[in-house]
Amino acid sequence: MGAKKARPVTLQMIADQLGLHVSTVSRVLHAKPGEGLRAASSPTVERVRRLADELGYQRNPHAMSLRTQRSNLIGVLVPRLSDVVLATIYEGIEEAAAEHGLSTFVTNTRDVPEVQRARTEMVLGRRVDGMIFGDAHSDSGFLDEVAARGVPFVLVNRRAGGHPAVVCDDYLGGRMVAEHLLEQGHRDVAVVAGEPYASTGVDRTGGFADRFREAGLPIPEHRIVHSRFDAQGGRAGTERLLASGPLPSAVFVVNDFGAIGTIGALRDHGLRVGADIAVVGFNDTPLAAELPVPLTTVRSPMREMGRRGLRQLVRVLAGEQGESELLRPELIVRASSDPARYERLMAKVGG
Amino acid sequence: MGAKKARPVTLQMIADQLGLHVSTVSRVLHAKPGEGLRAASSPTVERVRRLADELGYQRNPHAMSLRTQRSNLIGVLVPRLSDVVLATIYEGIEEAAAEHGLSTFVTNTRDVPEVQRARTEMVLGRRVDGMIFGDAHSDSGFLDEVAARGVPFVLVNRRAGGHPAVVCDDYLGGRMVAEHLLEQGHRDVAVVAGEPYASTGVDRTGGFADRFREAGLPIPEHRIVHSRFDAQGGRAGTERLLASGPLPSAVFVVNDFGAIGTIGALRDHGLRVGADIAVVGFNDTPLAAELPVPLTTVRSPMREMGRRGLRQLVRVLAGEQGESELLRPELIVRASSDPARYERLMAKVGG
DNA sequence: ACGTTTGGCCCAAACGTTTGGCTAACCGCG
DNA sequence: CGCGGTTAGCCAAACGTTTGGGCCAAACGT
Repeated sequence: MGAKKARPVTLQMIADQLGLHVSTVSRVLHAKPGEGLRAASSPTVERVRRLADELGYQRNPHAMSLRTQRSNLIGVLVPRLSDVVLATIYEGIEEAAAEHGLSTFVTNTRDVPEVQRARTEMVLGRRVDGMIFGDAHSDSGFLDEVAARGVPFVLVNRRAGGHPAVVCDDYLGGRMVAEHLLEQGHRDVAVVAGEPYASTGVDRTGGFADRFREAGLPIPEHRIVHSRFDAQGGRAGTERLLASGPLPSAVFVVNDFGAIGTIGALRDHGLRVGADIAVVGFNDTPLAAELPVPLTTVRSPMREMGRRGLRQLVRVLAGEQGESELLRPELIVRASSDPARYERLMAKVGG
Repeated sequence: MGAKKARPVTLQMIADQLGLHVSTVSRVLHAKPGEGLRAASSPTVERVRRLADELGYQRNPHAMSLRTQRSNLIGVLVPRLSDVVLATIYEGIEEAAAEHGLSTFVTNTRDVPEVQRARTEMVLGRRVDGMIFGDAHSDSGFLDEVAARGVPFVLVNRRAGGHPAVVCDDYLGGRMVAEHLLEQGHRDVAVVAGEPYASTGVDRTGGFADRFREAGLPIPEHRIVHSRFDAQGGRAGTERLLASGPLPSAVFVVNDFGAIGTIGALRDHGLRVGADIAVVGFNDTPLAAELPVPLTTVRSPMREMGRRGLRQLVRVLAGEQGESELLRPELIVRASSDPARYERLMAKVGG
């Protein structure tokens, strides 16, 4: 019962049906405006076009890729798609790719170097035209190798080793947070700084620390701890922080998810976030605003980062130089670091 | 400077270098155990193998797909990858696909029917071998069409119209939540039920409502509201709930992110979640446990769902019947719906 | 000694496009 | 009438695999 596997229409079929040569049909259907004008008379063009979409012709991408050595495919590597930051960046990539007639191909590397290598080979084996790495480690040896092999690629999210990268201005973001906390009168602060191999956390921490140093309040070693970029990581980092000395008056967690873990840990220690201690995150994840005590954070243009990353890759594929871009972050102040807002919140809640 | 685009190694090159015919090399390298035995003598096999990986031969997938009419590609459609539930399911799919030598191709449809159609065509245009839909609408007209065209596919996450689907037993999950709330003595409850076209929300609500009906406490119309599957949606839904009558003693939100919105809304109304009102979510997202008041929720095996979905698709591709699977959910009770735990939490926090 | 198997390999035709070259008809023009 | 220039299209060779048949020589059976 029912229509089964009708073999897809080919140029050949169209050509035969119209008494034309397959090459003529090909030019009519696919030649770009610049060159295809001399392909056929306009009535012929019309006949071809009509029949093609009557039969629902779809160009066979494998044949095309084989012939042209171009797949219109691009490979994307991310640490994990279940991290909403990366997922959102990828949405931007995919969106822009579709606009350029490209398809994308994404895969998780969990930030494990061997997996990064393996997946890169796998993706390259699929003969992609170029790659986008969202999981660069600042020790960029691997990327240098890839570049040496002549593979066109750009980085997003994290920068590394001078390769073209589209990232948020994380350093500036860190400074903004510092500025804000200084204004609020904080003098003794701590940082949950994320993974040491990721430029995001490092740069955010760097900007933050620099600003405090400039204010004459250098942040001591033990006030900066590294951690994973998720809630468990934030919690663990915060525990270490709390174990290692007196209470700081504010904590900057370089990532919203980490911040959630931090908040949990602080509460476990009987501290009220927003009142007893300030917390600031990074990325302005959709949840930040919805937390019981809304989280002050830095909005980074994630989706836009993806879009621009793809644009840069397209440039590279066209033979131009890829350029790095720094996207502007924006500080979003909420109750978790602003006593005034916190008071208003509590008044409203009546609690 | 540096090595540029060395044209990739082909079977031909290997054959020439060894004085063999390309077909021989092909069989040596790719024939599956059953049939390739008579392809070449074992010394030849050895020579071929050695040279192949010395030169770093990689089979050209386009040529192969063209010839065999099989791409080893599968297309995946999801509402949005930035929803951690779908992202996690996709991780499972990708993981399993890699194990089967398949590559996946994922794209966002935002649950918009026209986009679903367009993306499906696009994916099919890429000549995938099969598809996985994570965004099925219960009005399954579109999927019926796709099926009629003979496209092999399976559903994950949501079921629809009797097509093979691997989903969580959402109905059972709903019942479990009801059971739990009944035990806790709740008599007047409400549901934030998600989008009406998604089987997930519908089934969860169904199981929940049925259990309450069986307990002689049917849930009135106005206690069930629909909403988007995110924090904003949960918040909006909850506002409507609160506006439409007296306070229920518990709210079941069919999705953790929605629950976060709900929690926000309740707090805005001066209610303490866990004390004044119980809240239960669904999915056991990583955040649920980290919330200030940890969220009772139902753990659904998201990654496993992806893995099994892919397995089913593989079966379908092999010509067998695709089977639907119902995965077992698990109730995770936390402080948001359990006064005892809530007390312990508050005692510890000292708040 | 003579058919028959079988091991080891080669041949060639696909798969569906793209693209540089070619041809043949036609036009206008001097 | 011959010539250059279009116009409208055909031809054929790729791209890198896979796969059903061959073919030849050596081994085997009787």
